[in-house]
Amino acid sequence: MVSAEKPAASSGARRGSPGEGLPPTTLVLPGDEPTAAALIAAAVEVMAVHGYHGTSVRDIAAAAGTSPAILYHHFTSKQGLLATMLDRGLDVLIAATEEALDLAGEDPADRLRAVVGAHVRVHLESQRESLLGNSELRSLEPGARALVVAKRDVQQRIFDRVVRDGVRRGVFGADQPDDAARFVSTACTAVAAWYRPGGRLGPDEIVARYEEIALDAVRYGR
Amino acid sequence: MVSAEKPAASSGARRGSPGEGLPPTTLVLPGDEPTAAALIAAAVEVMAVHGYHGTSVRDIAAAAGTSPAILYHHFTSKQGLLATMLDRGLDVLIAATEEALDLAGEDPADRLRAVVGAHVRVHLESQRESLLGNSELRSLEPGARALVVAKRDVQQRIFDRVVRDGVRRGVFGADQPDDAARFVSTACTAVAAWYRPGGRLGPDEIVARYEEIALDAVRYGR
DNA sequence: CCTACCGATCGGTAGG
DNA sequence: CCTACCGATCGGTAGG
Repeated sequence: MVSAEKPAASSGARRGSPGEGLPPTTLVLPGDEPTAAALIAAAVEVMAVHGYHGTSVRDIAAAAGTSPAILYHHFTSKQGLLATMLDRGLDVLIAATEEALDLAGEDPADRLRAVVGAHVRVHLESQRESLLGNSELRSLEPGARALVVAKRDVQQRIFDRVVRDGVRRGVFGADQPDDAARFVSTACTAVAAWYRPGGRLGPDEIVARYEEIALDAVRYGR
Repeated sequence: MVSAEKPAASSGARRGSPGEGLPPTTLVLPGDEPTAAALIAAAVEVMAVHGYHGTSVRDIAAAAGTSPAILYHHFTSKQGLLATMLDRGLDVLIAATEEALDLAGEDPADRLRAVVGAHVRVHLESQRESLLGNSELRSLEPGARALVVAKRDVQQRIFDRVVRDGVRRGVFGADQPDDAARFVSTACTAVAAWYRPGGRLGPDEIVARYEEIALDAVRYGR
């Protein structure tokens, strides 16, 4: 994976020269090689503020410390970048949730705590990316959107299955398991909309409280 | 409310001529007077699909069956239209919620059902406008955004107060009333994101089920 | 003769 | 309240 093409330091140093229109909070240090991952990270930051259509490819490139031309080397289009961003974000969310479930054992309450905890934690730790995943689905062209929506449905079905299992075993008393699962998952998703780092509650406290409220919402032990 | 300004039929006929790029679902019939309200309604429709930055003033004007110039007669800017749209949407939401509370009496469970029912119903009946209220807050300039955020806080405090009252009276068993109130209100807001008219559940059923799940989430009767 | 990029600019369209 | 435009900037691509 080592490339001997050309030292990138000179190019980076040129771009980093002061007095230019670049914002001071460039996300890639001078000398770094601009990768697809760095471009996605930069796009997350700027799109979270102005949205997909409110962000130009030049905004994204500038935030990554590079040029639009490099963006078009790594992605077919601005659309392609958005599609990759949202698709990978959901892969991370689903993987984290399934991993938590694998570790949770058989107890339905532990399993609901696992999926709620994983879902909330991802939405707190990748807050901006999560916000974009919810607000910019409409900006995806139909093909890519269908793919992302399908992955969102996969995550919802994980919640559905955990709640249904708990009801079937008589541990949860929810009258309408799927509605309760939707109620819970959407409340967990919404933490990305109101959470502010440094606020009243930290991520661990939010996770712990949401796990217990979720158990109440499915009538755990009733 | 009758305006004698000018018969709009000829203009409407011109715009409605076939073979043009106009979508067939123009929201204002030829002959209607384009008002600020009609422009907002048209903007809600097109912005709900493409977002604020993805929608041009020409898109809005065309959906309202009028011209960009008329839009700038009724609003100072595209920003001004968005600010008016979101501000009035929250006024409607808060008014509906307070009216429901007034009718609810003293029982904490009835009061929670009232605010949940009103909040959910508004988000179902004004689905697109509600979606924009959540996704396009970031597109508002700081002054207007602060005003809208303050009104959103007013709505959240209504939920907070109802849950706290229920806990104080010993009717709700929530350990963390404000967190439960946030959990519930955000789940109710999210109905605008997943509801599809003609789907499994109608508005009345969703309202009824969400009222009961909300009561579970605050540990009603425990 | 390829890739990975550069500075510059394309054809159209944005808000006003 | 329309036609005709503006300054600028859009997403994307040219030659080298």
